[in-house]
Amino acid sequence: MGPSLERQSQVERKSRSEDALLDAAAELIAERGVQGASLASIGTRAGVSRGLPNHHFGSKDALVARLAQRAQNGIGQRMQEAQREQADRIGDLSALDRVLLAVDGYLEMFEDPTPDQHALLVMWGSTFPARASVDGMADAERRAYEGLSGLIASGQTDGSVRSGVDPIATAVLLHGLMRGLVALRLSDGTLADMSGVRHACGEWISAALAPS
Amino acid sequence: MGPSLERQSQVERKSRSEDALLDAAAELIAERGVQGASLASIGTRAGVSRGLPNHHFGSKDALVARLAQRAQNGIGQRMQEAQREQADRIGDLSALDRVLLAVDGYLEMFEDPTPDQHALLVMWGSTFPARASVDGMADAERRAYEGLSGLIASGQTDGSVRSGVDPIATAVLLHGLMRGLVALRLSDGTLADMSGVRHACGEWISAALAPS
Amino acid sequence: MGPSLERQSQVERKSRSEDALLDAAAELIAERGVQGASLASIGTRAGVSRGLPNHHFGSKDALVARLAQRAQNGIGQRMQEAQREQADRIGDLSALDRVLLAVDGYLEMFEDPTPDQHALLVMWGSTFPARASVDGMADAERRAYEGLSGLIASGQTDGSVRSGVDPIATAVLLHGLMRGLVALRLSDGTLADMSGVRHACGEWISAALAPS
Amino acid sequence: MGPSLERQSQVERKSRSEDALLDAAAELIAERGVQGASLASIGTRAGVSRGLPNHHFGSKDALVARLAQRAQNGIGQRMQEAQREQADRIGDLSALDRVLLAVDGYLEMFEDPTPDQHALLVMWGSTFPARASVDGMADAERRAYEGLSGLIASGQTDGSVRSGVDPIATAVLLHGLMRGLVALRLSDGTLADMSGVRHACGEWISAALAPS
DNA sequence: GATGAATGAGGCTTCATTCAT
DNA sequence: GATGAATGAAGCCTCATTCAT
Repeated sequence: MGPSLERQSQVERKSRSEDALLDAAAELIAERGVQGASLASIGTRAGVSRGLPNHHFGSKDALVARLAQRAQNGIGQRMQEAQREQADRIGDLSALDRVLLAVDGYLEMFEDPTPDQHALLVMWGSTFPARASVDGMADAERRAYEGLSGLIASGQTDGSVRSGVDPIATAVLLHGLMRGLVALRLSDGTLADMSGVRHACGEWISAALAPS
Repeated sequence: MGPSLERQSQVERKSRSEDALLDAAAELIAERGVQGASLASIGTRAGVSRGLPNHHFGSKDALVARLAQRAQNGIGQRMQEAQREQADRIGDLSALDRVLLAVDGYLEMFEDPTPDQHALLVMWGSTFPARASVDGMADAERRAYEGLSGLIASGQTDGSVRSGVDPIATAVLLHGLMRGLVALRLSDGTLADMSGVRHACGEWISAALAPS
Repeated sequence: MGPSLERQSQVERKSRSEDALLDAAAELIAERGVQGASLASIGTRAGVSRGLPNHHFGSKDALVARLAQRAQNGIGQRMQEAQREQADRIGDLSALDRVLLAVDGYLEMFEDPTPDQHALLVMWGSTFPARASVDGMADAERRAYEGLSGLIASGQTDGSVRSGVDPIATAVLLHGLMRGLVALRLSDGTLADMSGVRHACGEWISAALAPS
Repeated sequence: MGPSLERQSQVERKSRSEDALLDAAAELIAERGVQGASLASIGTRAGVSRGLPNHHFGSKDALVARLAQRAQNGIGQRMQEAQREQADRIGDLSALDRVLLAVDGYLEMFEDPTPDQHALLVMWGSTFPARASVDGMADAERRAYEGLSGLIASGQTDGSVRSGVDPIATAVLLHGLMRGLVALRLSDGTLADMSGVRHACGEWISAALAPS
């Protein structure tokens, strides 16, 4: 009853607002793009006042950066869970298996992306202009293919990946492939069936990386 | 002779204006994105009045669509020339060689893209939101991987491509790979050296498509 | 009558707009202060759109600076005319006479100030905070008491001003006196009758500056 | 003793809060002007919550009025002390001496004004617009030059001031002179040296008021 | 055909104030 | 008494578009 509960309640209220605002922002950015999603529309869709988004995050850039962070964490967690799950089912996974799983999991995830996931891709697309950037995006990109390159290097240790390949170049290639495919899927509504593409992806990666 | 010459001159003048406007638009879209490039700034950079872009194209959307068309035609022509050039030097090219050449040429082109090429990628990025589109973009996308899938199918006829692969899925995969890699390069300034990646690309494609 | 007339007319139209906007700005700044006069209210009072003030001047600061310049020029011209007029009536004026005339003319002007004059004083008041400034104001201030100090120095040459006084300190003192009195008059509506004060001013200046 | 002490402590705490808030307000108003000093910034600089300024004073206007009152009281007290001090050192002061002391003391005070003093001048500047006012400001102004005019009248009784001068007009003139000079000093950073001006002030006043 | 003045909607942000805790 | 989350009005500015020249 004293300050502790009050504080608790205030914090909870703030946190609930924040989540609602980020949910609304993700939806609107996925629908209309970063610039098309106005702070006012975000507030309205979140069911709060039009001034709250700015009051809460201080600026639109900060809100977008915060959403990017949340979406990236979400994807990271989901992919780690997938790895754990698969490991539980099949036992130990080779590094190559984990690469295959990561790529296929990523492609599957974007068959029917959550607003956060879709919004993250939209944010990526908005960084193509030379002077544009979304705070925290570049770091996350780098972390992503550093993870991949580490996986490939460890595959060369455990013998599941051919020793001749360059881990960094391969990681960039894989990252570009994943990003390009999901973006293509989103930008072209006629690409309904991606299962054949996902299958081909697996074969390509195996052919390129598995020891001959 | 008067009217005809005048007419001629008018048409030429109009065309020169149009090119200057599209050049300016390409630069500004490459720098600041589609929304960030205002019609007034395009007119100013083209060295004409602020009102001319709208007057000439009727609307911003029309200008952007016209630029997308020009940029795509430019890329198409450049890649056909590259194919002809290579054919002149080496003699007949197998279909697989032409696929390899197309992919590598595309990646090389974006090592130092012209404003048109950069702008085209920026426009592609702006189509990721669900409700967004750039007129004429979707068609061009489809044409691009229909070309690739035709090439692959003909490779299966001439024997340079393994018969088991699915031409369409493969074309989508290649298209996504190309787009993803060049976009990654533009959105991440730290990816300075792509030559290793281009090399790896060639190897992957050969490994995946060449008859075993 | 082709381009020349058109251009003429455009220029005239622009100039009329500009005058109307500055008139409205002067009224509103005199009424509500620099911050209280919004660009929208200025547009509305000028009988044009709410967006025109910004479109025309580029920013509020630029509009305010432009008004300050116009108001200062206006006061300068009016005081020069007064000097000429008096010279025509009375013949040659000594430098001391011209100082007396300048001070009394300034005080009289603010008995019933035009919007420009009132607005200029309001702008001066808004420069009292440490970090505030109105573009072009500081320069004009300096010119004002440089003019006074030159007048005093020339009075020491023609013998109408005692040789012992410091021209610069005296100019600052006079400038402060003028500004302070008119500001006091505007900030305190109960100071209805300033004629006694103006009379006293003349006596003070004579007593302080005339040769004993 | 419990309740009394608690009450005492509450009152003291409240008073300390109030002083801290007014200190912060004075600083911020001196820096940024009345409108530029937001309630939130005042709370933050005072080291309390952003909501306290409004909670404590009820409104921004009330806070500003309270600060104006405190600053004026402070100046009044300081000048009375100066008068007492001087009287102790020199013995009896003539009324003219006290006028001279008041003016010079005021000018000296603003050579390096405290936040309260600077803020008070800023508030005065914000009353120049026709519809603007700071509560309590006009009254204090009047008290100030009523004090001066009383002093001058008593100088006419004790013989230190010439009998021909109009006490009220003279008080207004002196008040305008003081205000104008210190405002000029604050609004123009280049007026570094005011000692010559202060000296000239003394001479002017003596020349104008002392019996011939 | 071309110019650029004018419009007005809409965006981001700031801020005094209200209110639940 | 004190906190700070939330509101909503208002400000400045940008910009596609319209229109008179």
